[in-house]
Amino acid sequence: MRVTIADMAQALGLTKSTVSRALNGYPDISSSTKLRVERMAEKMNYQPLSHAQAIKTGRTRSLGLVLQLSDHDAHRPFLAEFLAGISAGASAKGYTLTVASADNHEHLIETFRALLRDGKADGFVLPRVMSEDPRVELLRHADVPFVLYGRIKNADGCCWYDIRGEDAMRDAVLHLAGLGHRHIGFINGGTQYSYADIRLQGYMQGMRAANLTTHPDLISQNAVTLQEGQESAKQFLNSGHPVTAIVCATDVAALGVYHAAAEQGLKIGEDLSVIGYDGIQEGAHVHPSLTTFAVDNRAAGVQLSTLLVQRITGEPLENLRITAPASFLQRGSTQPPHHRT
Amino acid sequence: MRVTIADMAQALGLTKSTVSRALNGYPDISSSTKLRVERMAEKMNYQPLSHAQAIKTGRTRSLGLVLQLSDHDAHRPFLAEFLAGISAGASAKGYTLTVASADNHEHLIETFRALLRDGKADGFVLPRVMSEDPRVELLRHADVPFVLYGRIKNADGCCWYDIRGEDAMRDAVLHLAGLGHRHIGFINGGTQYSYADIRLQGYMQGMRAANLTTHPDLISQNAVTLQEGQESAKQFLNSGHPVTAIVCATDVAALGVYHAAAEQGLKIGEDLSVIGYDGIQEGAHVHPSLTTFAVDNRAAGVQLSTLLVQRITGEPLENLRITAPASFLQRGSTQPPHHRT
DNA sequence: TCCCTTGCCGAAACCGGTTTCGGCGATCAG
DNA sequence: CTGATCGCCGAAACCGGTTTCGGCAAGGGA
Repeated sequence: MRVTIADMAQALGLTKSTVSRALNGYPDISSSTKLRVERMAEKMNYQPLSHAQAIKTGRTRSLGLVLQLSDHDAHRPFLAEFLAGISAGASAKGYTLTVASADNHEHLIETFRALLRDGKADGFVLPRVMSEDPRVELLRHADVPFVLYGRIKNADGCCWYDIRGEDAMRDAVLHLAGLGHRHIGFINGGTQYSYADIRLQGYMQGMRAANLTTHPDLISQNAVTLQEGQESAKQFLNSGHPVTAIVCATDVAALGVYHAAAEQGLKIGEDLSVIGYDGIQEGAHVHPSLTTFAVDNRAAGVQLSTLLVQRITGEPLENLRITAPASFLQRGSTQPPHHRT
Repeated sequence: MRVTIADMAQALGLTKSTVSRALNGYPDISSSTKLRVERMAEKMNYQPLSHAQAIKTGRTRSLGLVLQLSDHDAHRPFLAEFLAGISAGASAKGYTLTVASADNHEHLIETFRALLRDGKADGFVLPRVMSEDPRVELLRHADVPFVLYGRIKNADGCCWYDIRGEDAMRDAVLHLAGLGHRHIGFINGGTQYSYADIRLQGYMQGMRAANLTTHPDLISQNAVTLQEGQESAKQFLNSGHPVTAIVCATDVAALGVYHAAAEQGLKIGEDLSVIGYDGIQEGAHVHPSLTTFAVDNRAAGVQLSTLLVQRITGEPLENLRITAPASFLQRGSTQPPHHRT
């Protein structure tokens, strides 16, 4: 049987109310009895039943995550790690994770509403943030805590954890420039996502810092699949510009560059350098292996759930905006131009 | 504001207790008032608060899923689809999904216990069933509903949904035999999983049905990674036996066979035929594309959550054991032996 | 000494449901 | 006509917590 608050009260010779207030940090409890109660809770392994608390407090110590099936392909590579991180971080704080899914756009916010109405989640983790994100609008307006995996322009009510993709893209350019490349293209990801603009800015910044000129023909947007990355690279190579290196906002696009190079008889690394971003496993298995910036999605999940719990428990927003660097993996796909090793 | 049972009672001129019993199918409610209550619930969009119910009934209308981090690599390919299916099936029945994770073996059953103790889940979905599964032991002993993705020898208290891997392996052999292959090897997956024995039996059955002889040197166990698949294939090719085709219990092992073939200068399809199982995306992108048996993990998730809800609501076990066939994808990796197309 | 704070805790209401118990009116058998 | 049965519903206790309110004793100021 569970040990209830009544058991605690009896064992301590107190009433339920005193025990409850002691554990919840009310000021009208003497520090001595507070300590006594806490010790007893430890000893009896007492943990209040979250459902029972929820009916009065409205909070159930559970974090919500709503997956969008429409882009489940996009989820696939990182979902397992990410989920593991979130649930690990949540359970470390005594929270559980509630996962739901929505198959289309209308169903999405309906799913959020349903979870909120039934008190299934005290707050939400929002992966794959978009520049104009209906989830953010909804939750901000409903005054429900949430935390972003990604950053957003209008930061009202937002806290986040994010990898500094702009730094990665900048460093990618500088790495290539350091190798001697002067004509460096950029294949960006989906512009509806907030990361796209950020990474583009990083590329531009890197090009400026390296005193290189950018050209619209060597900047491509919205490559979210391997095929689209391949197509973008193909256009670069056929544009008449002497491109010798390509920075990609995603690894899948970078793998597309491999295919485009193969089509044209170019050898990755020797004839065309490529840098990706994400650190997906396939990048380690292609030949030559893909130079990239790896993202630790498990760590991101841990951070996000921790932040969300802090947000729920009333921590001020300003302390809850964290960014971290990606880790550079120098591998075979980046070499000096027109040289053979 | 939420509409509570008190609102319902007032609107109907009844008491809370009558409303509650009417909605829960108690026999001492006249069919007329029962109908009236149901209509009103529909009209007012009343849904009892699961947390409030839980404190008396102990059930919270939520399904549990515990991920094992130790084999998160194994989860990766199918987790997104699977999760989407489970949550879709659950929400269709008015249930939510609670996800937790455990990093090691002891922590695993501890996680189950914690979820149960706090009433976070009314039952569990168990993916990747093992022949001797501690989760099954625990839940069976605790008399908690659960459902397996996979089958198990000791079926006491077990219901399941599973793909008939034995049929797939048998058909794989028959397909190859039909093409003219007579020396067919088998690379099995992890023997701790319950599927391994099942698929091995399917292979054996197919070989018998095709009047082919098996040889221990052409049967390998425990290949769960690409590298292990590669190693197994290498041993087959160096065994002195004239193997012309290999059936694999998993696609990743099959991709390993590609590597082994490349090492030896053999062309997949022409010199060595391969069949996989799972239907992972990479199989469609390799050259030649991998003939395989595709598994719909999203559908599996839907089925499993539906079954689990039925189990929780008292459906007898016998009705809750379902299997389905994998779908054969004939692609480029299976061709007649010693022929060129 | 008296009164008024203040600190600390118990009593009881409450949250939104479920479930037991008992009672009322109608029906039916005798 | 009476007494027992049955169908149907209300009253109230209960589940495991939280929160409001009030009271008692100790301490401080006048």
